[in-house]
Amino acid sequence: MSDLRKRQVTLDEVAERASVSRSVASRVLNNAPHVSKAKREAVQRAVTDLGYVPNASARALATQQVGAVVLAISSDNPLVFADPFFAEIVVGISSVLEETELELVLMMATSARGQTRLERLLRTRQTDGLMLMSMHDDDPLAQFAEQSGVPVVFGGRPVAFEPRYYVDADNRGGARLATEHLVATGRTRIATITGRMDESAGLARYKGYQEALAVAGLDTSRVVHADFSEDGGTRAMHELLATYPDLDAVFVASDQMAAGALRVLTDAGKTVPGEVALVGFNDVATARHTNPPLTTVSQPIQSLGREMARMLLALIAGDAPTPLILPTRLVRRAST
Amino acid sequence: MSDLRKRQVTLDEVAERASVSRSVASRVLNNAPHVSKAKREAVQRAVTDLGYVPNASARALATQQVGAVVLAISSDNPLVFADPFFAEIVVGISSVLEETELELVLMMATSARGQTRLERLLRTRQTDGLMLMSMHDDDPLAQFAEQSGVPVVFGGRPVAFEPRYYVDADNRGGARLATEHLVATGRTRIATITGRMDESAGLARYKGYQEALAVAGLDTSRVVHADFSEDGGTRAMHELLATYPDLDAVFVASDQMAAGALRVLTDAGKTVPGEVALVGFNDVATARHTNPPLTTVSQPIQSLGREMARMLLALIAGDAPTPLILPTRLVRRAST
DNA sequence: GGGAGAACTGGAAGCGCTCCCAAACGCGTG
DNA sequence: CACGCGTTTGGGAGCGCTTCCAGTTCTCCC
Repeated sequence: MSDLRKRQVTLDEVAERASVSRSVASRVLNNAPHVSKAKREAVQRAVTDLGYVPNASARALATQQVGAVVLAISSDNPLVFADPFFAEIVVGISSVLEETELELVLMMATSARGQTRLERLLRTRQTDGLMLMSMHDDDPLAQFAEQSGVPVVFGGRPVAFEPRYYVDADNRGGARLATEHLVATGRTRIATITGRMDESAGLARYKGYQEALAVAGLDTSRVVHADFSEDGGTRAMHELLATYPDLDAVFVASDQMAAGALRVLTDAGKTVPGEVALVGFNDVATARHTNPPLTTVSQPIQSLGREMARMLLALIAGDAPTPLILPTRLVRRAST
Repeated sequence: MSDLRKRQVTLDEVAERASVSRSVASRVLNNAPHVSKAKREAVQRAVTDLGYVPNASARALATQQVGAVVLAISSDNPLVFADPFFAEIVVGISSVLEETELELVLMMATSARGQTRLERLLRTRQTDGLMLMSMHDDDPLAQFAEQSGVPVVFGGRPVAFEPRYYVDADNRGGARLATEHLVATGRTRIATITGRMDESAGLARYKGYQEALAVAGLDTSRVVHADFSEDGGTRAMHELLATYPDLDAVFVASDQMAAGALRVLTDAGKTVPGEVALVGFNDVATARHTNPPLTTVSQPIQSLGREMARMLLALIAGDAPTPLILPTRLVRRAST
């Protein structure tokens, strides 16, 4: 039951010990000017002697700044966050926040309750900034956040409008890369399994696919829409096979879906990449372990998180950063 | 540049509009007793009319409660959090915190800076509670947290001491299950690739392996220690093969390592499960996509998060919950 | 109808910090 | 030596909320 409870050390005690006024002590702590060298040192000594640490709530109350930013995932599916993608985003964000005094609070605005909470947070500016990853189209939160007056940077772009500040991966470019690769290896009847069409990533990847085929003068009609999930990929591949039995390649908008599709192909007796070539997207761990390993498009997820955090810091500091689109690149493996 | 800035609505304004004193208004908000029905309703009306939301900092300052709990990952490796494992933990935690007014703040105590920060947080009790996942043996933070007087629940157990409150998966039981399964399928020269021996999970899984073989009267000497990573698994499997060429099964303490080991076996021309059977641990997505898919031990990761959060809430409420060990179970796939 | 006790009310004192502002101080100059 | 200017200093008023406490109003019963 040992317990370091002890009452908190306050600024007043520090001031007293250094025999200065509270104001002076405060100025030293925020290293503001107008303090003589002697007193500055006296205060610093008192601080270390007493082990003083400022009380965040009090400071927040006085300055009207919270000392925390939030990362919010807005989605209708409570499980999206279980995607390793977010874990990496968080690592990126943390790595830059670590250099500051800001805390990272996590909100999953996945239920109505969560949405309300986030909304309230913005309305009452109980956060210094927001990083928002909005995972579906008609998300009212996205608009609301953009206009709340709180610094907001988007991770990925909502489809409904173009936010002022965002960082996104070059989904369209990546998809084009992948599809061009398929074309370059001699495929001509190239299908696609898309992600959700109410997410900008899904849309952009679909566009990239279309562009690449248009340039090559190939048919873009072999399309089935799915939802990024493995099961979705499975279903879509069945449908594709039934509708376009002649296809010789598939660009799949996520590795999870590709894993599902791959199983369907194998079960159907198609050889990969012999009869059908397959490209995924994201380059998650799974992509390396399928049989054959997946050729896929890799995006710099940690950088994405890092840049979001940097952009937010800039915003908070009063700058006006420009949106950022991070490059994606093709990772060749054995499925093509 | 639209901006909902507006000054914040304060309790005083609510009180005035409801023509009561601030005290009464405050009592209504915290639904404390000693308020007449009429005034209670008047206040509530004023609150909704004005769209009042209490200021968290002010409340925190007055009550000495922060309204936030932190999840900290203490490790010497900044990348551990990229493990999907944590993403799921977070989902579990969020799902129960969502029912409360508490926020979840995330800290990666991975650098010295992060450690200090966490320490300071505890020392000055700027959090209402802590969930700590300590990922290595000699972590001074674990001890410090345990004695800080702040409610702390551990996720997994440190090896150095038994904390008062923790929730852990039954690693030993799971390992025993896995090994017994190998025995039951007729294997007799069963090796193991362990995790880190300075993590309790690694240790417990090793113990489970030993127990099962001891009961079966089999040899427990075919052991190589590794570090949970895929590369580690690769190296370990090479060593195992060189040292004990006669082995007919391997219990591998993580799926990542198992994936690495599997590749080595296949490359060495060993058939799986024909010549060598393989069992992993964790049941991550990868396990389903290897070739053959991995038999593995599944732990209820989201529940783990959920129970950690529940336990912490109980602790904060002043209860004394009992530690929890969650069951693990064997998932049979084609690698055995 | 009077009185005791319970229920309600609002004033005021904080919680620990920031920051404005008036007062005090030091110093160079005429 | 007095004066003026630029620095440094500390008093004090908040930031918005909770909570103690003393005073007031209601109830209910004899």
